[in-house]
Amino acid sequence: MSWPPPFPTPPADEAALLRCAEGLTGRTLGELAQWLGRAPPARPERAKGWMGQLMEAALGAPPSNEAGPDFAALGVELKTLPVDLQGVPRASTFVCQAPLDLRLSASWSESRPKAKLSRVLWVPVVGEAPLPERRVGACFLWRPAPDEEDLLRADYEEIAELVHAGQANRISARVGRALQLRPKAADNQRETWVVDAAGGWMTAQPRGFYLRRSFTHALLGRRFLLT
DNA sequence: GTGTGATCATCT
DNA sequence: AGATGATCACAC
Repeated sequence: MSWPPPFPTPPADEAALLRCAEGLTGRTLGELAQWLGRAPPARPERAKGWMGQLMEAALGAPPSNEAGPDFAALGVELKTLPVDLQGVPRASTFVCQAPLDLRLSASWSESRPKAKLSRVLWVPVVGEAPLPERRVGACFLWRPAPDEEDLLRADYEEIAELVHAGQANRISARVGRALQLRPKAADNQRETWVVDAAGGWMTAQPRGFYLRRSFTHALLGRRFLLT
């Protein structure tokens, strides 16, 4: 594909989205930033979301801070995944906020993590160099395999059960083999409402669902296997 | 070196 | 305010 491509517009379907992403493979984030007219951050440690937002813009995702997939019409969620030169994920992957009150569904099938993870465009970003020098890796569309979904469901149900039992404050990131619950807030003084063990209300730190590195590592490996 | 818990910027 | 995008930093 020629460089630079036309300025990104929302993709019409999965195939168009995938073609668009494949056209970015091998490009540096610096090239993408220049193409899109965005300056690389002067202080990268203070710009944790820069890479993800750059990829959203590069693929024509409408800017939004609403729950639900990035490409709502397609039902596709975009996730950038920082990996080292061996292709090993460098960090866990944020999935979505976890409402700790009774809005958190008891069933996996109606849960927010399932809605987000049912269809994901994974975009590896390769390397540990300064941000502008890292390269877009080989992206791929993913849907959980049956055994992967079983794992996610089991973790979700375990967490949901604890939340509904009023144990939200006692859930640590150690719970869950693939999906875990971690703090998700501007600081640890933030509070949200949760149900307590007696069915009343108490406060707790806001949390979000995350995918463990071991899980994303495994799914990167499995895409090269026959099913 | 890893994983958990804490934190930062931006947008609506 | 509270969501989005994640990485930082310290304890282990």
